Amino acid sequence: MLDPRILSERRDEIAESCRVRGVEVDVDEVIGLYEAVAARQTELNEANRRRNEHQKAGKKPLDPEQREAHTAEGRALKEAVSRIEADLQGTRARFDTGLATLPNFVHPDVPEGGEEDFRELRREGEPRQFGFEARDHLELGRIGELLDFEAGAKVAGTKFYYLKNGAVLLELALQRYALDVLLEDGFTPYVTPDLARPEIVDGLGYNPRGEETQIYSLANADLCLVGTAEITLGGLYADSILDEAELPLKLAGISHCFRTEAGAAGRESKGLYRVHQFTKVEMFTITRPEESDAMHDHLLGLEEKIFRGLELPYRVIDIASGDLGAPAYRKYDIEAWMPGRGEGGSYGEISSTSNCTDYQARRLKVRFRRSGSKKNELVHMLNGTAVANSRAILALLENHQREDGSIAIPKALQPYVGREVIGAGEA
RNA sequence: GGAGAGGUGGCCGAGUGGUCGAAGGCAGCGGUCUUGAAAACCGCCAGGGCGCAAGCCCUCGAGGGUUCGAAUCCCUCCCUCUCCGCCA
Repeated sequence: MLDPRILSERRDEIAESCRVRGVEVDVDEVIGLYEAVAARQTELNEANRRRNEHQKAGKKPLDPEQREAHTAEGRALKEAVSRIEADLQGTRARFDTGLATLPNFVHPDVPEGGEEDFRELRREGEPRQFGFEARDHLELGRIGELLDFEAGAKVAGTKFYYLKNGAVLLELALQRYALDVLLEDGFTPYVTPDLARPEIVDGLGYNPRGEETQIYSLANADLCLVGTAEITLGGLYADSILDEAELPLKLAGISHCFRTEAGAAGRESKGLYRVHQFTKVEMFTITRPEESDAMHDHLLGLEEKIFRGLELPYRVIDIASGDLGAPAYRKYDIEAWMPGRGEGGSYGEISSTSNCTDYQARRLKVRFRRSGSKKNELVHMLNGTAVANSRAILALLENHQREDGSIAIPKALQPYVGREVIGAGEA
């Protein structure tokens, strides 16, 4: 969330951020609500002060008559306090709702526009020219006995799948490969819970409830299935004050990710591209405010290192304002070439990194103290995909397929897979 | 799941109705001493809100309740630990 105190001061900037994001919010209404909350808070403070004074007077011995009068007055003061409290609570609830609708600021270099208005920063690698009829990953998965969507549908429903044989080796290899890149960079590795409390989910800026939610909730416990380890890694430091010397914190989290994908069926999302469950190695970093832009570039660099090692052609795009999530100040996506996507192949998102500045930290209360300073400041939080297995597997199958339907494993991955080829003829 | 014990400041820990936003210790910061450091000694040091400031308000796991007055008593929930049960 934004800092309530800067709402009126930076009103125009916030309104502009909403505009370029295509978010319709009445900023002035939220500001008005904040002022109403502040006014009632002041009122409450005053009422509390009167009550405290009155209580101090009750400590000394009083004769029965005085005591009775004192008690009656105490009751009246108490009632006044609860009346104001109830009023404040109602106003604050409306303010909180309003505040939650305000998205983060937008980095000045972010291109303005919607999903199609991204800026392409660079391309790496050339889409491969196949000397044969290339197959998509569904067919490669079927003939190589690597993927089984029918079994997934039968047991868990549509958009679930089984990995089999070489795909299982690939799944495990990808995790370890990506993790090694991060370890070399000084990340601390974690395997996190796959479930989290709704408050934590909410704190990271994901709405755990409501029609549009991407988040699964359990029926018999107050828990959500996480959509990403960003949630569990972010929650790790909720409510804490860090030493400046500890920063930046670089965390690598392995978790399963669960997504309802409500309303996301259809085009361009066949097979492994859009599924309800996958495994992901996530990068999560906590920095001082002045370091977050540099860290953002650094995370992007790590993602590129990982995908270059997988020998996948890709492009890097700077996501346009209208396509940013509310917490994101800036977001880069890496799109890998997917030969089986669309007509004759297309680029598809395979990883993503966001700088969320202090937007998540404020709600989670993650602060740090500069050495020599008494004042606590909010940290900046960033996240990025090291490897999302479903899409990585998709891209590997389609890009590294051979004429017989088998899959060549890139050199960097071979030590982890323990094979040079998987799929057709290998199983 | 059952029984018991707990949750207090960055950390540890005292505090069972007003003298408590809270002893003491550790860590941290400033100083004395020292060529320098350590040790010793002195001082400062919870978080958040409002305010130019003085100062005021809130917070002792969370939420309710009792009371003129709650860290302290009662209720609900969450969490941790010990024992028992179950289990990979």
